[in-house]
Amino acid sequence: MKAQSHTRSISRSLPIALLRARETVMAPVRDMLQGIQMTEQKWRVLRVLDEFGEVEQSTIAKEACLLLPSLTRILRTMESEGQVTRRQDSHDKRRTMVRITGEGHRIFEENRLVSHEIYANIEEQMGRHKLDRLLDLLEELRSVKF
Amino acid sequence: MKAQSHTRSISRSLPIALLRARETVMAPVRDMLQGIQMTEQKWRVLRVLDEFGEVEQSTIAKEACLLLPSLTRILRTMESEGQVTRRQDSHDKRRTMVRITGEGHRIFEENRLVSHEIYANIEEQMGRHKLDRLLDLLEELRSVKF
DNA sequence: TATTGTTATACTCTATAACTATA
DNA sequence: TATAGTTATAGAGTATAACAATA
Repeated sequence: MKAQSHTRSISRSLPIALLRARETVMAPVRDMLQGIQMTEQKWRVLRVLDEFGEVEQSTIAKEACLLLPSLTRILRTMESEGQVTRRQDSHDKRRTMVRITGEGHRIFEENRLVSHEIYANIEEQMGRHKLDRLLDLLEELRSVKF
Repeated sequence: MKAQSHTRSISRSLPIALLRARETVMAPVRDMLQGIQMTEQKWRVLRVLDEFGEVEQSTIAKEACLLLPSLTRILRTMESEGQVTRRQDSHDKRRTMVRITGEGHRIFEENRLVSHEIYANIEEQMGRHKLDRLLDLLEELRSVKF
């Protein structure tokens, strides 16, 4: 017997639907990342740096959905692996500016094709319109005030 | 200068858009969970149990997006906290059947109102149609084959 | 005083392999 | 042989507070 409840079915729970959808999309990305010994978080950092050029850490944290203490550790590792460089900002010495290196860029370029193929695959099966609509709705959801 | 790349803008990256949207929705839920000393994962388990009644662990793992080894540990804690009970299935003795207790149900009921308000809030700001559409698209995304 | 970032700490989840018991 | 679940272990992220340096 099903529990008597007015709770929305779990498949219509927004947090869970978002989590499951992400698991689906990330599965092939994770296979790729495993092959190059990179975590999801590092990959997000590379992606932000590739797009933004040189940025301060707070921006990376916000864009890549990471907390600053996590980012500190992640960037330390990535710096030791030669994927990023860091320098103190000359105007505001509190700021650390981070930049992707040639090696970091090479890793990103060699593997973003995989992301692209995954995206193309989804577009082919769902249609470009629906995918754009989904991204629009996700963006709109972020602007909801609580 | 913006990096020269044909990579889709990070705000249009599906995995990141899903992650950010989830962070937005989960923020108020996390506040609620923190007040009752419950992790997101435990909350998902409660939600599955409330909806499904007595189920085997593999089902919980699938529905709540958890790996079995994580679930083993989580259920052990929840059992010691009196939120769930476990028993061996009499027909197939490999299976462990899990059920929510009165206490677990009470915790769930006392707090799901918060989830409901969050949902109502989103519905009010985005509109019911858009929210339904979003859930439909997320569900459709899950059926994409890679 | 507020902000940027680091360090320290405790907790938790993730991921995998090896294992037990049962089918 | 395959499946359900447990245990062990390594690795990593999360969350918070306290702190240093700078604005």
